[in-house]
Amino acid sequence: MAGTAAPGGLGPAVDGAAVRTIPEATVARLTAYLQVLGHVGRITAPAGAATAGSVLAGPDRADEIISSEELAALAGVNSAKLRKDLSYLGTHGTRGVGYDVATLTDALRRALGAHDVYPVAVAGVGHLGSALAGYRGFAGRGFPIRLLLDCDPAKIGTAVAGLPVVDIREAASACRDADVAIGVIATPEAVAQQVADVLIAAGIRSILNFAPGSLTVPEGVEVRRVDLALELQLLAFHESRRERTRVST
Amino acid sequence: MAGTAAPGGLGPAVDGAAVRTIPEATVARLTAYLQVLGHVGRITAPAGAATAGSVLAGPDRADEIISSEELAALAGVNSAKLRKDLSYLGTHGTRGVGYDVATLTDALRRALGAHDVYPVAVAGVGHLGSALAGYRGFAGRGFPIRLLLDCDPAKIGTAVAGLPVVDIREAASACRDADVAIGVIATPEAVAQQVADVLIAAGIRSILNFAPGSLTVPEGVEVRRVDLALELQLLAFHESRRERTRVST
DNA sequence: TAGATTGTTAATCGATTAACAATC
DNA sequence: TAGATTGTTAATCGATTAACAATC
Repeated sequence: MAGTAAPGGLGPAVDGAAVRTIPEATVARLTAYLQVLGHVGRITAPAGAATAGSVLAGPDRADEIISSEELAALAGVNSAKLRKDLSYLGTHGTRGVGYDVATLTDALRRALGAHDVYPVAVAGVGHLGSALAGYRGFAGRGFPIRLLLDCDPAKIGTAVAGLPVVDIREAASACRDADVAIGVIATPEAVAQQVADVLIAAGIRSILNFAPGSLTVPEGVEVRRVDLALELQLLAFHESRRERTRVST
Repeated sequence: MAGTAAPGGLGPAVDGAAVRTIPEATVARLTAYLQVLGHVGRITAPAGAATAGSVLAGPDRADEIISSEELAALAGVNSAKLRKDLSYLGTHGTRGVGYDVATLTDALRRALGAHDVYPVAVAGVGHLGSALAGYRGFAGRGFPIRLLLDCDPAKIGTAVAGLPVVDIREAASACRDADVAIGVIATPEAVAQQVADVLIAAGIRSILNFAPGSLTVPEGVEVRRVDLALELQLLAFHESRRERTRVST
């Protein structure tokens, strides 16, 4: 709420840095573009996208160019939307030519903060927490899981997937020591709010919540929720609508 | 795309059944209302919401009434939005009074197809797949996990969380036998598309995809994607923006 | 009847898309 | 210069919200 820029207006370009108000939906798509660009860089012309002159040229990544039309197709969006999205980052393409893959990749990384590392703490070492702990691949993307938190004496002190399980009552010091930036809540619903309070007290301002129900957090704390039951329910809705449509026809 | 009703128009009220075009965002909120109503039913007046005369009346659920204002507050949305959302289901409230909790709950369940059971198959018995298999609580909501699918000979034939791991090459018959309605993809990105193709060939039309990257599916197949890396990246974006804002001030 | 609250219309807001001038 | 493609403006679309007539 606080400090929201005027509707439609891009925030002031402070100091040249891209501190603008980028719509949430746009940010989500920007990360998708970044992912797609990664694939483009690796294999030249991956799926049907004919890049001129690259058939025999080898991996000449330095001056590889992609048009908004091509990139949009790969990401599955409208090219106008893609150009609009990229325009929030400033000007990074060349009219009449397209976007330099390396330059654009870097601009996206910079804008999204993907150059930096954001250590993660996972609270709740149950099925899901353990699965997250064992999941390779987050670390490579800048999200190393550094810490597991739980309140179960039987788990505290043990190691899960090579990570120490720390008493959640020591969250503050442990998070400070591990320089944790993001907290993941993988506990039962009943304790999710308490755990959130603890994480916030430990200085964490970004939370990914897998527990059902919504969390109450102070302003300035960002919460994203992943609700598996909700996703299933949305699929169920479509199933049931299909069913009803079929029957009534 | 096919069969989309005119913008703004509610689809024809076929046969009295609620076969209307409900916006996706509305459907998501309807499930949230249903969840919140569940809590209201269990404990009368849970958190600060003073329900008249219920202090000593006991659990007289039969004629419990809730206003759009109250329910909206509990669900964390605007009351106008709530009424608009509910209006897609038809008329279920009483002007000047409010909504009967039991009636509204039932209407929501009916509209969302939450009365029915949607058996689930999980493809990919890695960390995440095993965690899902071991997760109690889906079954109670109408989503029993009936089947695990994998292609690893070391896993096929074993049981994980009491569920048999079946060769994915037998997906078609296994899904038919278990009456699977929803397929969950918890495999690495590299094989996600192949697995989706197999599930679709097995007759599954609703897919929850945990693998990064987007799936190509025929029309009529509904895919929802849960991208943990994306969620972390969105949190990272906010972290980095905070950082930059702080530095530049 | 007077008070209250729904269901719905109309106004607002924001996001998507089409179109095109700028410009490589 | 002619052709191509960006960056941006204006038009469209859909979703949110405010306001109020209907009505219990």
